[in-house]
Amino acid sequence: MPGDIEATIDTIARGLARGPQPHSGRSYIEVRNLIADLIETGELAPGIRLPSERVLHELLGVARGTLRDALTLLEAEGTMHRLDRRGWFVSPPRIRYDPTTLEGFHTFVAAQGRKPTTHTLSKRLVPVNAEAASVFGLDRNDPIFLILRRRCIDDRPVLLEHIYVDPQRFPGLIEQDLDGSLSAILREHYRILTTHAQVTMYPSILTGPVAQELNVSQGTPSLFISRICRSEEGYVTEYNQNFWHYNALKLVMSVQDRAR
Amino acid sequence: MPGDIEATIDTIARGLARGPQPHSGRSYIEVRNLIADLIETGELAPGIRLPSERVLHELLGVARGTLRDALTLLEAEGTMHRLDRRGWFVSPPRIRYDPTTLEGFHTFVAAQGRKPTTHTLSKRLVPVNAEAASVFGLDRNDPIFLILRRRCIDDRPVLLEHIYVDPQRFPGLIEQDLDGSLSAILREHYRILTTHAQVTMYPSILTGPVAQELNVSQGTPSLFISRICRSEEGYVTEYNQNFWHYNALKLVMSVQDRAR
DNA sequence: TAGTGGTCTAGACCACAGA
DNA sequence: CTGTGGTCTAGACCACTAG
Repeated sequence: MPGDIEATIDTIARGLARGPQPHSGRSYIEVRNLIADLIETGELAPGIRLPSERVLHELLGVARGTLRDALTLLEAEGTMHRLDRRGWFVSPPRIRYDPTTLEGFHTFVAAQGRKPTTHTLSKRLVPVNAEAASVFGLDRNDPIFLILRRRCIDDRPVLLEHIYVDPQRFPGLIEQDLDGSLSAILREHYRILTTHAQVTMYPSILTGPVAQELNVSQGTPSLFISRICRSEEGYVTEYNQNFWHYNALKLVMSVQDRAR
Repeated sequence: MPGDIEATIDTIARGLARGPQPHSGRSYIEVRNLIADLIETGELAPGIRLPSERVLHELLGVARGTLRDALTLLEAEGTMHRLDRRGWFVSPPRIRYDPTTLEGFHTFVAAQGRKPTTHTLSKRLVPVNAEAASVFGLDRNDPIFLILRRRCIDDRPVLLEHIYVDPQRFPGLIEQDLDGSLSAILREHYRILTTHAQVTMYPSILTGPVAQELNVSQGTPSLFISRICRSEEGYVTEYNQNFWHYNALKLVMSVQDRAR
């Protein structure tokens, strides 16, 4: 799509010509407001890549550092994201996710008219680390299956999963094709259902290999969600750690007063 | 507590003397690792204020900007926070919060051995905005109660609340003392129970007046939680928007498979 | 190989907090 | 008033992506 960047430059120049926003003093805030306005009005649509930082900072008349401050702010708000060394992009709307269901990734993404894909990065038998050992009640260094998967929405990597499964309970699991629903495999191959789970969530950042696999820069904000899944009998079926590219996600749930 | 800062400088100098961490190339990452290590080992305890950026960057031999990159990373991870123009502080452990209960702030904070406090910043009758109007099924600009509260854990402001309540249902509400549990007031004064709620959560940033009321800088990462609370009969009892200083919080919940 | 974002430096001034 | 963090500039080099 040649010319795309030129069109984007024009759009931004036009926004600039409309004059300063109901001003707000600091310059990186003004830059943020300019871009945020263009996104709100739809002049910059989701998926669009911005011109390079060097082109932009000159166009806007601010130092490159100031421009980056503005972009980082938009990233933290969830309206822009970047692909490592590949540029800044306008983010699509957040996907809604209800953590109180045990519904799978493919199900809820597809239900919102988006395209889910999964790619298994590795599946191996490894010595269990301290954390997973305590979850499963294993001894340190006992063997355990570790599965790494990357999941995309509309072909954008948004989620990296670390899944631990006890090989005693599910022998031969990693010989299966794991690009689909894991719980479907546990159900159909092993006749085991996950009936409840303990979920923990908090915002953090992406670092090292996780950031790399998602094509994002060190320090990209993220939402960490871990899930200890259990069978009806109460043993752990899987221990799941999800690193979400955080502006991809919005959590929605309904709750009932338990006292009633 | 004079001398505190000197002690902290010593601690950091000592950490520095232990030599570079299992290296990681970039300098702001090294600085991050140094400070993160001192926090993990307990040499820098929660609540401690770091020396000024100018002292630190000289001590560490990096530019001030690089130091700030490291501190910003630690902030995004949730291990440090800052008070606007007052310095950088080691954060206490995150408080656990179960969004699937309708349990109040005071209850769950106290249950974890921390000290909760609430301060009502304002309570007024205002014309309803578009968003709240649609939640309550009111016409635009109908009058509605808007209550602003700031809540602290161990005297640190961590949460700003915007609460909307329909004055038709709860006449005279803002004449009450609102520093305690709102749901207790609705229950005891009006005999109305909140029995269920629709909860939405996503990470974002703090800006403008919200950031100011929490003594944090523009762009501080946050967790936004909104709650539409309903009575048994199904009408909205309160519409609650919570802006959490995000590294204060960790969400924990258990879920059951609904299909069962 | 050219151009990108990522990192880093060494300055400067301002607004505000706290004594 | 002094010192703090907050903001901003104008450079530079590196590691990597994309052609």
